[in-house]
Amino acid sequence: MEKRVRVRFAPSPTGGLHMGGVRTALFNYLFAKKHGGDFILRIEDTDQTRFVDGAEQYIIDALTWCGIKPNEGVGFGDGPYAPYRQSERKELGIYKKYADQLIAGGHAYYAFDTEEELNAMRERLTAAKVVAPQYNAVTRQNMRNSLTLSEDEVKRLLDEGAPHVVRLKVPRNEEIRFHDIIRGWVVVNSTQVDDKVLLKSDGMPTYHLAHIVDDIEMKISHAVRGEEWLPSAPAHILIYRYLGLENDMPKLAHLPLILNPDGNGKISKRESRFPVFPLSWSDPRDKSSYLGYKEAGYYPEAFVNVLALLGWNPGNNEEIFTLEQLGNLFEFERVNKSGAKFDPEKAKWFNQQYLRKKTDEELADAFTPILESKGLKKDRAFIVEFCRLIKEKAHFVNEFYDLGTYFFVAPTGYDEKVIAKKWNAQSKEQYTKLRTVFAGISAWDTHTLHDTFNAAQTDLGKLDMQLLRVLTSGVAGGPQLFDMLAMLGKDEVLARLDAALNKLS
RNA sequence: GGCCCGUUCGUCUAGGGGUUAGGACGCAUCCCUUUCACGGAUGAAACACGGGUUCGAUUCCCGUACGGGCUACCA
Repeated sequence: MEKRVRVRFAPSPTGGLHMGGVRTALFNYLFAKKHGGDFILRIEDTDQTRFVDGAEQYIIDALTWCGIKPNEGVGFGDGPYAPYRQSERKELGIYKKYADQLIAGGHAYYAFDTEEELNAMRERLTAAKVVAPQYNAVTRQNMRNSLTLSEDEVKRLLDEGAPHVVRLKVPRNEEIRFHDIIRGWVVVNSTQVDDKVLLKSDGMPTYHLAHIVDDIEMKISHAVRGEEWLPSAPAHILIYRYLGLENDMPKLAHLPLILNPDGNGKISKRESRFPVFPLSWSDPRDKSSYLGYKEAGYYPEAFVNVLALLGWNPGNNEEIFTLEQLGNLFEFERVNKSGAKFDPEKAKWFNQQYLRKKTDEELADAFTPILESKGLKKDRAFIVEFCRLIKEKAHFVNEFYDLGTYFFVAPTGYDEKVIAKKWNAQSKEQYTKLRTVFAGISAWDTHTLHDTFNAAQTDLGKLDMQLLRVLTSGVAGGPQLFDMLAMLGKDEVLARLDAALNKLS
């Protein structure tokens, strides 16, 4: 019988969760949805030196904003396997229990080496032209551990409380095979695997031990994580095996990485061309701060949609999906093996698609605070109409104001290219007359304006729409001209024409 | 350096032993439009290279190159 699908996202609270992490969370979430399983948030805070205040809450907030909600775990209501924070689980002694089991079985050992001794070992090996210095089956014979020290000495050191770690005893030369859902069979020789530290000298487990213990105890069915974990997977296989849990271990899936657009490595937070964090993040350690997708104006639906299509595709040509649709479609079979460069331009396009789905009322709700922050006020109908006109040109609501400033503030300058090209000796007289014609209009609406404009040309000669646009808005582009003039109102348009005609000669 | 993973238009990708190698973003052109945009149409643009296997390889295998990851008492 197939195990119930239970997957987890297990970040460490060492900083803001970036988009790569969110994507990993998303794929876990979607897989759980697809199979009616559980999605768990576990906090892997075993490194006390890297703990960052606020990071855990950030992770919770970021997932919440994205709509990627765990149904079990830290911040989302603990489930039957609480606690979900490894630092708390450590207090329960569960990691030590498994470590002791490994030691008892002869698959792990105590190591008393100091940092200096470890460095000396690495230097010695480097000097001896060893390409990859590591604590392994060969080098451990020259180190201070329970394999080289006498039993009495080890007991004495332990009783004294001498600082020590527990290391995995990796066999000398053994082929380790494992199956990855995305990559198929992977084979690694154990000589490539070092004697990983399982329990640190502060008593905390390392990731290697902790995630295995937790995945087993929490009945995780699939371990889905980034490709950066692939090289340590063989060590993990060994741990499961020595614990007698190889048949109970979760299936493995290593996701391709999200790469920088220019093709230089994993996406990094030091990137200025686009946000890398879902929400703005301020690092309390170095006071650096980063703009988030939310604050940059992205809709969470768009952000999630972008992420879903980075490394996965539905198998057809569709690209716009809700979270729910994704949850019905997602499969690891359709996840790529190769890393995907993130394309900020396409991300904007996705947001535009979602922007266009919004009603003018919704856009007005979002735009009103922006307008007010500029110290400007307009009535609701004006704002709704403005949104209707301007949205076709925008990717984000936060572009609305810059795109249509002239709806709120009279222009002070006039597009020089258009003026140079279209303003001539007759223009002043011609448009002064047009102003007079407009002044005589009683019904100030789009159709009347358009008809009046067309009719006026019989007497005034050929008029230019773009020139009229520049005279009234200052800029060369914008929404429907007569819609715009209608919105602005008769008094405002006449005043603007006066100002323009006065300024241009 | 070593080990692991990967490689289809600039980017995200579909496809897969015999195809005009499909779509999307971006770009260009045209149509619509006396403005602006949307929209529509069209176009330029890819199977990294070399060997095999095969009647036939972009597709399968092996090398090479290139890219990425890992190489901590970090995750």
